[in-house]
Amino acid sequence: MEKQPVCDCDVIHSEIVNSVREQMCEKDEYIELASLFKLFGDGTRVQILHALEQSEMCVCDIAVLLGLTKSAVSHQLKALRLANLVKFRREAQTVYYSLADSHVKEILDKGFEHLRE
Amino acid sequence: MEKQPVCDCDVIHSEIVNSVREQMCEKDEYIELASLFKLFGDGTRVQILHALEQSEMCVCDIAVLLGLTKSAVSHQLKALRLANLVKFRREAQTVYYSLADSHVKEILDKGFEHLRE
DNA sequence: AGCATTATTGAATGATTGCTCAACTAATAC
DNA sequence: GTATTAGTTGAGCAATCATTCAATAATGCT
Repeated sequence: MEKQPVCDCDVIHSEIVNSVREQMCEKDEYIELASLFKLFGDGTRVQILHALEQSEMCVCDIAVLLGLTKSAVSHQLKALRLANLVKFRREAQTVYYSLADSHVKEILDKGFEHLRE
Repeated sequence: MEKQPVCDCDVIHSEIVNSVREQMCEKDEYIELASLFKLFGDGTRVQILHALEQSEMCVCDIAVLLGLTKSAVSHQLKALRLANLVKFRREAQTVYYSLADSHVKEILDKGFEHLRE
């Protein structure tokens, strides 16, 4: 997991490297950011997110819509929940999921935009 | 890779499922979208992209900045190149990389936004 | 030509990940 | 209580992926 810097070459433009280095965030921030985008990096999960953009849905409905098992869907929803991308409410035995906030749609839209250029 | 629909439950709200299904894109589009976001889903690659947001850089400089081998950086740049997220120009032996367009920064920014809420 | 420097590539490997399966919890109905 | 339905969870496995290593291009210099 933790890997120490191993570089096999010398710097060529040290002024540029130094000035860029000043603008960079902490490494942990990039890892967090990557963890967020990783959730958008799976076909099943983006389908779930795009579906929830249309309407709140329960686990069974999502499973039927995507042709997956409840288990598979639930596993993915848990990951999305832990990253605050979706929220849920329980009604009797049924758990309804929906998007947590507008960022999800905005990120998906930016992605679609890039594909359609 | 290709998996056929296997669902272990019945639909609960068929009207919702049907209306959402109409709004959904082709499955391949979601896989493409996921492939795009997958590239943002690695700490090293988001560091590279954020660095290139500050300045055009050559492979060696990126390697020094991030403490990686040229090879590791080059492999990641290739992936980013294939997805049109970065472009490059050659000058003598040196290859300079830069962001392909503004979408990259916009997507990164949306991600940062979500983390800081 | 030969050599140095910058970068790319392919194979191999260890780590991560998505799904399945089985067991389990939560809520309702009888 | 038992049964049923909806959902969650953990282990296990196959597939994917990021890095390393070694070999190879590509350019410039003498």
